[in-house]
Amino acid sequence: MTTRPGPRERLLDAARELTYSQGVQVGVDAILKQADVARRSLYQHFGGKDGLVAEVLRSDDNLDRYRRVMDEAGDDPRERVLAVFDELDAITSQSSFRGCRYTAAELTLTDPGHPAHAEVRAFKEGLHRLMAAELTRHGHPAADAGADQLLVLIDGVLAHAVTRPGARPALAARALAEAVLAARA
Amino acid sequence: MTTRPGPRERLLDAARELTYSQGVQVGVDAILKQADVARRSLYQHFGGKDGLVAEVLRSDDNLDRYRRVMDEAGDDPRERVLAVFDELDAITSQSSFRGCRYTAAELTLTDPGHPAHAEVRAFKEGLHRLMAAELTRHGHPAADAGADQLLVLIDGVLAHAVTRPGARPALAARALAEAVLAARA
DNA sequence: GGCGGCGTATACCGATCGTTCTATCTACCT
DNA sequence: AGGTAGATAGAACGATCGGTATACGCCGCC
Repeated sequence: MTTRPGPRERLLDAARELTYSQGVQVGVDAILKQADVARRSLYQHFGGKDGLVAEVLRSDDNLDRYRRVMDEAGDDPRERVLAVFDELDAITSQSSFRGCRYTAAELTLTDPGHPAHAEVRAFKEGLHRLMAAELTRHGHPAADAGADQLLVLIDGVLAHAVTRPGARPALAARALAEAVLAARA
Repeated sequence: MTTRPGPRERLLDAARELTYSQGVQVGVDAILKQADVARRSLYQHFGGKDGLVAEVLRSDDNLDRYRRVMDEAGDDPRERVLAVFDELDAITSQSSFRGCRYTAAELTLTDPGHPAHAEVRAFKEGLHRLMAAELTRHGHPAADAGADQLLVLIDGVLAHAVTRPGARPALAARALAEAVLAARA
């Protein structure tokens, strides 16, 4: 039998799942119960709920997931970018889809001093770099502005899918992504 | 001197302001204090906090605001649609901008039974009709799908502007809105 | 002129929030 | 073997949550 992960990992897993399905405002008790971890361990490892929430965002493999999707799509930058929107269509069609974890955290945590905000920014920054690199390889004349457009599309899909269930916004966005890719020097 | 609005109006005004700046999770006490209203009046008029929050969303003049912006842009459907994104650029550039009220409510209130969800859907539905009508007047071959694209752009701008302050996503989206408008039969 | 409806003010309810504390137990290190 | 660090269990903290109850004042209406 495999050894059970330590309390730190169990806390992160439980928090990742519960803060997504129930929102970041989920109670500490619920996280502790699902992680089957002593109360003290949370404050030992993360200093408090805020630290745990921030670490959940920081340690998320969301960026890797984007990378993986693009790598599976082959070498052509155009196909790689469009594959992202195909994946978004699949994700937003799942019944368990509850929106973008980062956008939700940003909108819910109104305290500007919350450590989660820095992680949200870091993630979006990383995603922007990822897309800009792809556009550069594609020969886009303004990769930075193009990446801005792709990010607006991605955030738009993730936000819109929550409010209009049947709309398939990723398909709409995919067509616009093609317009982004059509820009040539 | 003008007569002071009744408790119902004062509650709505206070709730509208505080649920935006502090999020829907703002306490009832804070709303009561700002509205300068007795506790009982809230439950008398709205049945509870959930009812008040839902009524804030329902009574919002956000859709009228979109209409007004387009009307001020003249008669050409193309100019009217693009004016929306100019307005979005202005809105998201304000320091008081805290994101889209509806998206935030949808993401924060994870209880699917909350009455606010119906109001969010109604608003997005109305906005979709508004944009589809404009595209139809413009001669767009698939006004419905085009409106989906515009809504993704709008939601994307409002969501992205919160997480990347200096990005001016409305400008990026405006260029893509031109691509939507370029579709011809 | 009394009476009901509305608004105010405040006390209070149980529940839950995030956090701290005490105490006990276990595993590993030398 | 002894000791230390980390984990567990659980009580308890003060604060705040949404909601209810009680008591009082004001005003119009029959």
